[in-house]
Amino acid sequence: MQEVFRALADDKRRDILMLLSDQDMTIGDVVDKFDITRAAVKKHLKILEEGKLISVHVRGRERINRLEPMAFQAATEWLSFFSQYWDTHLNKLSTAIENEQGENNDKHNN
Amino acid sequence: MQEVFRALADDKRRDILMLLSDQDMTIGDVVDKFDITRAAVKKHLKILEEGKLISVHVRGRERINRLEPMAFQAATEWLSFFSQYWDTHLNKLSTAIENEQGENNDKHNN
DNA sequence: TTATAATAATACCTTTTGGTATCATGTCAA
DNA sequence: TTGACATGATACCAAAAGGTATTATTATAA
Repeated sequence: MQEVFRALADDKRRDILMLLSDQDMTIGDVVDKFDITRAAVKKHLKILEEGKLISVHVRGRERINRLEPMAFQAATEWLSFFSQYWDTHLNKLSTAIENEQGENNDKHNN
Repeated sequence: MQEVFRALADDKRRDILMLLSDQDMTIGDVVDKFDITRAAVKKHLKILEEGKLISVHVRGRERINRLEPMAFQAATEWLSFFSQYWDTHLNKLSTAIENEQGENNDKHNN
């Protein structure tokens, strides 16, 4: 989990993920899209790999980097807790309103 | 966007968010839950605030930290691109299979 | 087989991060 | 008003992050 969010925490790495969503790429392909050195790109790809957001497939002397879309689910699920939280609190609010109305009705009935 | 993912990239900060999902808390409340100093907690809260994941409400000499669940949507939406990507590729795959079958049928018809 | 292309590995540098300790400020309550 | 409490603000430190440059490997193609 930590590795996933760490991998997502950098602008360039998120850009790389967008690139890879279009097509698999070698390190060289990725380097051409940025103004940083091959070594820097390599480090980013390593961090993405540690977060399992990409997989690497060696083909001869090339290294194909491929998106692993399923890995994003870990992050999505963690975040979904908070949208659920939001729903829950909306429900609490509407329940509170209903109870308030119920109490008022009771008062009327007394 | 960067600020949101940056805020989510630390274990303790994600823990703090979970705490705040249960109830609003002062800095002191949060400090009691961890083994780090008040100043360190303050820094984490500042980063969470910069990501707009929490809001701060001053009440006398206290500082109430409150979760802002809507802010999580920014991250969720970014991630949703990749689940969509996954769907798209599944569709491509099934379309390819259908086409393959179509071609086979043509061959049979010839 | 040998030069070259693609990548790996290492050392090094600067900035950011996560943390501490210390001192200053503002607010409540007696 | 004055002491204690909650927080704010600095200064400082070690480690991690993001980057460069340089030096190996390894694999392909002539």
